[in-house]
Amino acid sequence: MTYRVFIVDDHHMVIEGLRSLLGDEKEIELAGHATSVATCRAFLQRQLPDVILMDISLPDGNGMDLCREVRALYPSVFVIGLSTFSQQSFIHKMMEHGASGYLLKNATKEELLEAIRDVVKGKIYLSEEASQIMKKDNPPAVVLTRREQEVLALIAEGLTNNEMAQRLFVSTATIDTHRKNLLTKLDAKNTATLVRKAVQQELIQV
Amino acid sequence: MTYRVFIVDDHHMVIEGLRSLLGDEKEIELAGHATSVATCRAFLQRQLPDVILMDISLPDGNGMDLCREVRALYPSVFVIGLSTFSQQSFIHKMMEHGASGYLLKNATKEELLEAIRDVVKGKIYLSEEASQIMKKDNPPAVVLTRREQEVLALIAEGLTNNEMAQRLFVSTATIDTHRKNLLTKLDAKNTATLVRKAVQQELIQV
DNA sequence: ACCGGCATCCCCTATTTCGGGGATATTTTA
DNA sequence: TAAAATATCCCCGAAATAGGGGATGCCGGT
Repeated sequence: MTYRVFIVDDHHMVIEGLRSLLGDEKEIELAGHATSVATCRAFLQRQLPDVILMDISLPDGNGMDLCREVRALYPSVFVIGLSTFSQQSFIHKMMEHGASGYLLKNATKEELLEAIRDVVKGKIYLSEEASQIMKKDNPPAVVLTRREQEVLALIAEGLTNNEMAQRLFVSTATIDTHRKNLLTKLDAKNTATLVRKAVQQELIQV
Repeated sequence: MTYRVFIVDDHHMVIEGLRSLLGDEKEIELAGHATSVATCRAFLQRQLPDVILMDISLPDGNGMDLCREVRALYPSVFVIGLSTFSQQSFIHKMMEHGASGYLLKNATKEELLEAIRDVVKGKIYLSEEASQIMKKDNPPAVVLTRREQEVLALIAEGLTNNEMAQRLFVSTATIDTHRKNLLTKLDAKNTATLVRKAVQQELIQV
């Protein structure tokens, strides 16, 4: 049984590295590679690999969304996330979007092979770092409502309650309530802490 | 003339990729690789390559500092920074610390070879993205005084002027002045903007 | 010896945020 | 369909920040 593996990554060095690592494995057949979401889509319309090794950052999109798309359209294709970062948000999103595994780019050949073997069997493979991150009941992900997200973003942009109220066509009292709820949810006691924690938890992009 | 190239990167895939890309170039001789600052140091004590391809993030340190160290100890060795990120701070610091070039990991084989050829001649090689970042007279780096940095950090931690005054054994009026100066320097009109901009400009680490 | 930058302190007032409440209507969801 | 979540609005008062202004001493470098 040989597994057909497709690579999606915009770093030539990584593609070359993977080809070199996997190239002479009998059980692996390299189906090719793509350096963007678009070319990956194009490829999949013509043929399906067993496994896709997918970087999370692509020039024309991101691996998280692409992963969900692939899983929805081609349920037989397993996806392994690949990235330099061990940021929880990436790993979480990738897994939530149907990935079967996650590897950091410092993975060894053995880890790679093990991951591929595992996922084609329907198992989940997480690298050491990734599984640690998934395990640690990481900061019970704050859940913000749509409105709260909006207000949070505007706060970070420097708007006052008054300005936000005008912008969103509501009373300042409403904004004030949202603001208080944000402070509570993020366990912040003032705006400074609120913004810092929001950045930390990737609720706003800096 | 063949150039001896040494690789410092903690990502096996990247190392493999580089070996694969450069391995069969006649003008390149791969001197070896290291996956940490420590092993790099050890290697250099025994032999010197012409060029080091150096990742900016290493498990036991970072490429920026290592770069400076290498240039100080072995001026004949040229360093090319290597990373996934095109963050200005990295590129800047790398170049300030004596690097001769900077490549992103999506560089092609041609770029790699060109970079190596250039730097051994004493020239500077920057990838397209890197040079753009160096060029754009990037946000005229805000310069904060020692005290301002302290206060900024404490603001981001959520301390009020009063609390900071106590912590630093000065009057709240003093803190207030620093705070105003921070707002002016960072062109922020309130705390929220101040914190966000401070994070953006890496004046505080999140 | 002088100048500039820095840190320190003070005054004033207006605006904004924080910390408690409580209330009601509309969605969502279980 | 009933319960929960969300979004909306309001009150109060205390605390903190913002925006002006000005002033003094210290230290390092030319």
